[in-house]
Amino acid sequence: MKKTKVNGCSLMQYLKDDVKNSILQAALSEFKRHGYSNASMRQIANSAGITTGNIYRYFKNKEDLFHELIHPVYEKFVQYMIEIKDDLDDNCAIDTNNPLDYLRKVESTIVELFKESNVELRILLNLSNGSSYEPVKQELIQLAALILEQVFIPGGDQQDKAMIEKYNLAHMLAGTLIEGACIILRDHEDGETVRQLVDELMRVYCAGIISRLKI
Amino acid sequence: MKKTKVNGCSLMQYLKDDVKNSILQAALSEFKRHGYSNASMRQIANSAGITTGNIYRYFKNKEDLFHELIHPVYEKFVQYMIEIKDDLDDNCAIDTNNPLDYLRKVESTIVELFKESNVELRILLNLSNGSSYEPVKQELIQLAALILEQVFIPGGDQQDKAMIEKYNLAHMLAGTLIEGACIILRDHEDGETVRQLVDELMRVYCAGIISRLKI
Amino acid sequence: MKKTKVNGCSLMQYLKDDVKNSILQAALSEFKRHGYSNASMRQIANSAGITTGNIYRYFKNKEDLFHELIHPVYEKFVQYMIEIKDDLDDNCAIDTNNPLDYLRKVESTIVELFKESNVELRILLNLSNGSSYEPVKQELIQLAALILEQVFIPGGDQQDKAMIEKYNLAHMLAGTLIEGACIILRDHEDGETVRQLVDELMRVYCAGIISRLKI
Amino acid sequence: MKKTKVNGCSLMQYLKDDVKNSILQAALSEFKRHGYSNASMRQIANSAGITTGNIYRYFKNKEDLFHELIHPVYEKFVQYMIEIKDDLDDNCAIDTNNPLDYLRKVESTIVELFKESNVELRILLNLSNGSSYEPVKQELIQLAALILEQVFIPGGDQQDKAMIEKYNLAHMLAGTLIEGACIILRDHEDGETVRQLVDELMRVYCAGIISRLKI
DNA sequence: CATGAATGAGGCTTCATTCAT
DNA sequence: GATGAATGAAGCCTCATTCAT
Repeated sequence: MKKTKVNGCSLMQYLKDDVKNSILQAALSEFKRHGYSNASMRQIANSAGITTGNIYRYFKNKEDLFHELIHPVYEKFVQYMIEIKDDLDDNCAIDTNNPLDYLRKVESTIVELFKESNVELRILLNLSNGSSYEPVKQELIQLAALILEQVFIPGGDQQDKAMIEKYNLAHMLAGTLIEGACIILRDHEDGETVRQLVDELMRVYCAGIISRLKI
Repeated sequence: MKKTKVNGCSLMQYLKDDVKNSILQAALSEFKRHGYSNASMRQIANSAGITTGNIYRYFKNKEDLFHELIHPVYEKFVQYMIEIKDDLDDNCAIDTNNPLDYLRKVESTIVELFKESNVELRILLNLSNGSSYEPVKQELIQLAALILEQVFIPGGDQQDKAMIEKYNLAHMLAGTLIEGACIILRDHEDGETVRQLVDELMRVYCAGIISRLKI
Repeated sequence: MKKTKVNGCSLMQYLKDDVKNSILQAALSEFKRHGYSNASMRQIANSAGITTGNIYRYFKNKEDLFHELIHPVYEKFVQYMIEIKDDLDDNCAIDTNNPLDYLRKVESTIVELFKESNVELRILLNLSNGSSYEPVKQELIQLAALILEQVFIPGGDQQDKAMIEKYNLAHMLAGTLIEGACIILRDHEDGETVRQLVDELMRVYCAGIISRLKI
Repeated sequence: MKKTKVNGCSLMQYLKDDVKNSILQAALSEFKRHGYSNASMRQIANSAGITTGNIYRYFKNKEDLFHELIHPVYEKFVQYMIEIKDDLDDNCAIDTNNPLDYLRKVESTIVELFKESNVELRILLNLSNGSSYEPVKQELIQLAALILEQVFIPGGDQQDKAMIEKYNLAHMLAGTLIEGACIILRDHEDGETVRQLVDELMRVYCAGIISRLKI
């Protein structure tokens, strides 16, 4: 890996990117297999075909490597959820007769992300123990719950007790939805199967929720 | 070889139990926070207010400590699930028009266990990685999936592709159901709220599943 | 184990001796099985039917317990060897035509000790690693070598080189003799077999030595 | 993955070998002093002038370090012993009038090994307790005993009791012979002296054994 | 006297991280 | 830029010894 400059354009950059990418790829595989805290930097270096110490020229430390791998997906995920929520805020209320329509919009964003970044999401949601992303899952569930709250408590004009119950319900369903997604991601790698099962999961939830709302 | 005094007041006894309990309590907290394999015996000892070596007077090793904490709940849980399944086998088929009736029976057994052993169940199901209980969650989901398969594939007389899809669906829903229960347990300690939310969760699932079956 | 005094004669003494003896007996077995440094005080206490801490009322520490067990045999052994040597000094020279006669005297002392204190001797010679008796084996070999030197270098009136060679020979044979005894002790517990094999060992050595002296 | 420079002078190589050798040397000394199971990795590291963890860059674990130290000698030793035995089997019977001739052949092989690998052999034979080499000494003594049995029980046509006695005698003498060799090795480093003493040892044994056979 | 719970130092081993080369 | 040897703290666990009871 020799330094060569051609026309003032450093080829190094390309080489460095190569190395960095192979580290990231090796890290992805290692984190997926063993989780954050049980992943071995040495193993990552071996898989990437470089030496242990060299990782630290590209990443400050294990946490930084994890961050660089997971952060983009995390940001996208949060952004999508916020967009969904904002969308919902603008439309003020969901069409409770057909929430499936609404949720189907979710597919075009989140499910895409699921299909694209399957592994990163699994790591983020289920294998980030010991890292600074450990509490993220809860945050995402909070966010999902905010969305569902709008379904159950459209006006917020209810009595306290009923409201708390619906608040709890929204949180619980948000959690199960996200866990459901995690399970799908864990058990299936094929994009189409993932899409299909997410579709089913949402269908079941929507039907259930609609039925629930009619009470 | 416990010191027991005639008048029923043995100080030693209390002290030893105290220590054992504080270890168990500290371990519960540590396992809950970091999972089995990332839990630190040193940290458990510190939390319990004793030295590391002293833990080993009460438990043979880390696995044994985990076992003593988790095993009772595990046994009860498996037993309940088997009873439920046997019950279903005897009745041959579920009343698809009213599966809620059936599922409501589940409440009287499993939900009780959930209410009693909140944290232990969460550890068993989500944080036992690296221990001998690691495969338990999958086994339980298999068991739950078997039950759901009876709902979706009553005769088993379907084309292969459709069957695989329904098989996947059963597994996914089984997983989300169990995760849903875990989430409820994590977020709520009040028995009545837990019961109510499990009820809701089942209602949603049943409604969703019924709606799904009509397709 | 209650303190009872009868006619001013403390029964305690007897009881204490009982305990002390059971410790010694248990220790003998443990040291024999695992050697000094791998022996476990806890195991000794268990075998003796008492508690760990109680050992320390009878023996200052592990080394002291070992000492009290091994020292008598050690002293006797050394004493016998010195007696043998003194005997040899007095008689000025061994009857080289019949050294077996002389060595047979050894039987009546040392072999008796071997037969009586089989286990202690094995521990002293082969299993004292880590204790203060570790170098004893070499000392005993030195002593035995002194005796053999008198056989090979009766007058000490030899040329330097030949003398050094005979000195080495004496040491080597002393060492092998003692090791031979250890091996016999390790492999046989039956007193008669031990006596017989020691006899054979000496016969072989004497024949060999006599033959050697004729050169 | 060793750095090697074209001009044959790689500083790294030297350094690494230096460290590995100093570990091996420190380990040799520690094992010799305390035996396998009581040897301390920390002490070995200290003696080698490195940190404890660094040993594990060179050796997988304690057993591996021991193995790398002892295995070569073990293999050679076993091979020689088998060759000797095969040789004896081919010649069907030993010339009992002159077994010294036969044993002298042994010198040209085993004694060489003894002279080369003094300490390693002593560790292998006397200080391997707790390692996978623990049973080796007994195996070697068995092998040596087999050879001696051919001397004492040529036809195997004896009465039971006499045979058992001779069997015991063969084992005892085999053990003492091997121990004798160990002792010589421990006390002398000079090759010529070792050769001479082994010669003496064998002479004594042969004379003794011949004399014994005449009974 | 006896108990046995507790300590503390040490056992082997792993691993993220640093640094001289 | 890259190397990989070295560090040091932490992992689980054992055990002789002490001490409050």
